[in-house]
Amino acid sequence: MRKTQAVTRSEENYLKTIYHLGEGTSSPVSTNAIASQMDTKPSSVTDMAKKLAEKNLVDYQKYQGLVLTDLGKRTALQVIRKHRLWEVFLFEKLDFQWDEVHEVAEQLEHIKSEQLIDRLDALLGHPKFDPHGDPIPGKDGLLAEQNNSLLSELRIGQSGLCVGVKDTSTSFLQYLDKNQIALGQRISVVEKESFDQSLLIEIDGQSLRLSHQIATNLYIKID
Amino acid sequence: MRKTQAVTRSEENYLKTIYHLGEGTSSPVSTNAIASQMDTKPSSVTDMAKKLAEKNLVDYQKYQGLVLTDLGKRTALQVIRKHRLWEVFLFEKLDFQWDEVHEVAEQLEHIKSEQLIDRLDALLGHPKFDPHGDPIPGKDGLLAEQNNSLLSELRIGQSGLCVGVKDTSTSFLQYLDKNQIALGQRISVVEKESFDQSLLIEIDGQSLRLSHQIATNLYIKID
DNA sequence: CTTCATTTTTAGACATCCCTAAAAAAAAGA
DNA sequence: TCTTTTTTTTAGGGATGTCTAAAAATGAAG
Repeated sequence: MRKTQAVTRSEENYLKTIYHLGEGTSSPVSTNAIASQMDTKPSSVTDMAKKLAEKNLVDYQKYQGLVLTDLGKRTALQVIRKHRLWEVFLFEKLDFQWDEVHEVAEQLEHIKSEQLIDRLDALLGHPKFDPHGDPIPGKDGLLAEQNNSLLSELRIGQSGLCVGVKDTSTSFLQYLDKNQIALGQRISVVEKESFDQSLLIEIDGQSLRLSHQIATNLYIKID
Repeated sequence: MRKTQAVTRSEENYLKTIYHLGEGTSSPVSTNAIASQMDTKPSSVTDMAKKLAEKNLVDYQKYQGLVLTDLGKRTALQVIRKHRLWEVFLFEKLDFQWDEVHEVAEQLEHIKSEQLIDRLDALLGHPKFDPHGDPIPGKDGLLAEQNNSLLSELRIGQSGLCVGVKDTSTSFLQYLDKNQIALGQRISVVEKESFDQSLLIEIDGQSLRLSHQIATNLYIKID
């Protein structure tokens, strides 16, 4: 029996990307999709695909794209778990802004120590969601179910709690801050403009107009 | 003017080792000393010496050993600062034992974020010493002066506070734990055996015999 | 001051991870 | 179906950081 090899930092980054790109679908993730997501070249992805397949982390057939194996998926989820726990730590304990946590967590997610992450989890009170509202996988690799809707899917008159963001770019998060939209806030849809699909919402007693672009990037939990 | 290049993880480890080996002395650190300390080969050290010299982090002349430049020393001290702050974090916030902190801190010390380390420092209350009693360099790169003696240097009848350990190996730290010797405790020298240089000490109201080996690895602050 | 042992460096190689350029396969369109 | 375009892979190479084996320099001892 071949012993399970150590997973490198680069391999972890590939697994994470493949997981995110493959979320929802069961179809393989293409070489090009991975390359553009990771800002690298398709030929580099092909090289890595062979290494990941060799380590039994992905199923890979030439020209057929990549699919995570069970082992690959478990590994990816543990990296995501670490990333999101560190984000909570930075946000809660070190007063980082929610648009500042991602970059540092990209580094911290690769620290290898089970004891460290278990205790960090405990220090933070076993949080279920990160500062962007994304669910934190458990030690067992399970994700908390979140059956959320996009704000753009709500009908006029419906309301719910803002629980997450789809786009986590700095510019989007800063836009939300500027308009005082934060996780946990109640949002009601007052009006929908059919021309440009913009929304008039009520939040915190204030009326606010949001573009379709914004509304398709906010997750709402309907009561 | 050539821009200062990023320092790699491996380079940081070399700088740290060179700093520790060169502490106190002003003479160059030998290739062999670095190799055996880092558990690598002398030829690898020679390779790295050229890279470090190229980046102006060490002064290096063939066959003459390595000396840190000012830039190299500052860089080494910032890595040591991060290492020791993370050790305090692990010990104080995550309840790690003092013999467990080193290994994880070896990874955490390479995380690159000035904001992170500044805020970690603040969260911990700007500690001056790590869990082993070693001083934590400041942002400015200065070390708190600690004019400590080794326990083996005390005369009979002298006493002082245990403030640090020289050897930080797991086995030594666990020996101390087993004998209930901890930082901050008062130790008095009752008797010195000239035959094997062992000591009879009093600690916490108890008498205890310590070998010379132990006594040369405990730092005492004499009142 | 010359020989011998030790230290240090060079030469050449390998693994990882990335790249460019060109070839091959797959998908799309006429 | 038969091009043409797009995607993907191969081939070859560069940078980093490591190694082994052999050569060169140093320094210690007679």
